[in-house]
Amino acid sequence: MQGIEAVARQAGVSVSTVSRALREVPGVSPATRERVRATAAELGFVTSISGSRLATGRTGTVAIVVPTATTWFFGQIIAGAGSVVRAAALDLLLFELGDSEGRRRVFADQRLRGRADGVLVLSLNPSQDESEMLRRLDVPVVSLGNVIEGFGCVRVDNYGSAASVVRHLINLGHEHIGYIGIADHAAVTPGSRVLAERLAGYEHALKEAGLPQGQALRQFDENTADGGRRAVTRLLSAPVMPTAVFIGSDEMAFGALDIVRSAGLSVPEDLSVAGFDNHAFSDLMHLSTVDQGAWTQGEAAARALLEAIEDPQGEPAQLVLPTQLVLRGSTAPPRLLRGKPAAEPSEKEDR
Amino acid sequence: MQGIEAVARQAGVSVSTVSRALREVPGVSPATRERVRATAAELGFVTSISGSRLATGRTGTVAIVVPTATTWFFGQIIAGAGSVVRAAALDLLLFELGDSEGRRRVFADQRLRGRADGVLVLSLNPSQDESEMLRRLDVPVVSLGNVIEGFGCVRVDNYGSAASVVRHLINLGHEHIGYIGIADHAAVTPGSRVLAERLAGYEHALKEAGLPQGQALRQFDENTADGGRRAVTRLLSAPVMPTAVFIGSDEMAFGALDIVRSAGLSVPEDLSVAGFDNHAFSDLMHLSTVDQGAWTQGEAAARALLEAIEDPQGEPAQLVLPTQLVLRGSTAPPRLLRGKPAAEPSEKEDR
DNA sequence: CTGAAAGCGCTTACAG
DNA sequence: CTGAAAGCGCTTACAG
Repeated sequence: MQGIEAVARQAGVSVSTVSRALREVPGVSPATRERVRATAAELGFVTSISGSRLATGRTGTVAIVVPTATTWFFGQIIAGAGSVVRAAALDLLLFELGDSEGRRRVFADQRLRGRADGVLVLSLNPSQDESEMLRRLDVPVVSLGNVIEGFGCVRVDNYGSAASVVRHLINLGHEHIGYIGIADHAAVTPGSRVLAERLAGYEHALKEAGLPQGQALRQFDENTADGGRRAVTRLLSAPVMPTAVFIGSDEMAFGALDIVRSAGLSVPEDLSVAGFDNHAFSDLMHLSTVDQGAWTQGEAAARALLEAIEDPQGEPAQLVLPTQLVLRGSTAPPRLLRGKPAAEPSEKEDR
Repeated sequence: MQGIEAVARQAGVSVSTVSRALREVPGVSPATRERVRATAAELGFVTSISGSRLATGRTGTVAIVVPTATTWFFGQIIAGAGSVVRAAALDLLLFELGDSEGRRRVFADQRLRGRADGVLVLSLNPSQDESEMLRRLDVPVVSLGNVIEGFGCVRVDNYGSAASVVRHLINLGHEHIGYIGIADHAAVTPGSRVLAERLAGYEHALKEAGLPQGQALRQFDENTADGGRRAVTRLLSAPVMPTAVFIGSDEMAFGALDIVRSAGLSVPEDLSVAGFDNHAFSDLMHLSTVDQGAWTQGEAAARALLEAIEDPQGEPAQLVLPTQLVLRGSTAPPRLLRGKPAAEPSEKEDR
């Protein structure tokens, strides 16, 4: 005899009463509740989570599905979402997709089934089958980044934010503006809408200003400093070298800055560089960028998920959070226009 | 009727047989196993994890306890450990301690109890009570970083690694060498042995070379770029300004580099800077540092934990993994000695 | 190799 | 407010 039964015997009540007394449920006299709690504490009894999960059908757990835990952005999201989940006294189950094999396993083996009361998916662009599997989980799902039919979604306006960065470069007087994008990581985000929209925003801003576009001005690579290095190297060998470049992530931008400088060019004199994320180090790299509030997005997504868990019948949340253009030293007028005052309005620009 | 019973009925066998057939257990004829599997697939049946947990007492889950998910180091560890855990088809439960309140909750409320078959604790220096609680969990525990009585441990030789960096600076001819350490984060690592040993290694190297020490040469701050900025600012106002500084983490070192340069000083001419971690960006920051193989430590710790789960009676693993001094452009002889060849042996130095 | 039954540790109508 | 009993969905001796 141990567990809840031991407590019951010792406190002189039934198992049902112990169960009620130890939770927030009403229907137990204060005196009994107190006595049971004291007994439980004395015996060092803690309700077995497995038993209670089976009985209630609730896991008290939220699952978060991430491409990888190693990028700054996902670390922020995990921490932001985690803080909300912990505050609600829920557990956080972390699923890293990793490569395509890992992704396959999580979905095909239904590793999420029965393990969580809700699922948060980050930067996931699910296939038909994968969407279907998420739906069959029969728990609320919130997507961070990509809109997924039928699920809640928290995101930023990638199209508008990208256009806004590029307009900033255009306003400075740049006419040849390159784009370095995060390559569709086949394993994790094939056909990511987020990435497509960032590119579309860039295209739109150039088009509305009547500026030249071209494949040579666009490079894609993996979302790391090394990816940025490779991409900018290719970009700098374009027939007409751009005087400015918008880069899809700050981590890539850091690598790009390094290469540009090693090539004997200076930033922003020879090349203006703007990133996306407002990484913790962007400040010290003096990188102009878009703050997309990673931590806040993580919090908001977790909150939306908890609400959906509480009220499964409610409409799935659809949130578009604001971003902010953060201007630093890496962007300036092109050399030819140096001295001429730029047409820049303010230091920070909300959108 | 649904769940395992539906499969049993449909396949014309008992529930016990379904249970056996769907797992790796022997004692089922191949034909039956095949039929049951086919039926299960047809019905889209997946074994309920809650039921099987209660019946077996196994959670199929590993818990990882981290101070925070936002630093590069912990992200690497989480990912490295996660890859091993996933390969073993186990789930990963993430507990972020956050502040002292969060830490209290995890331990006092016994949030770990019954939730995992093993626990991995990162950079944790537990109090007596906390150790006791971990022990009472009655599952194997592996500590990454700090040695904890009775538990497995994976770590690096912080003392030796720190001494080795400082000797490198001494060999370059430096005589005034500062130390910037990670401040004991009261919430998370009070009295961390790891940090104490890094400092002790620094002290030892100075002592054996007969070089001056002093409180003014030591600064401590939080483990972020901003912490590094503040600490180096204080250091540079010491009565005798050091010509070199060893910094307890690369993230702090990045902040320090920024401040030093903004102060009009150059690295390494006016100040040599060495870090600790070999952060993904250390390369592009040209930072000399100690590669402590974060990812590998995470993998090794997870592997040790899985072994302990398989064989709870075995001796807890005690692993000390090698580190490597990585020399880059941020360290050089002091200005006075410029030109004079340094007494450096090789570019990389194992220990 | 297969099945009936007990049991894992809780929660929750139901009855009092 | 309290208790006896059924049930959550599996696994596993035990018997055949």
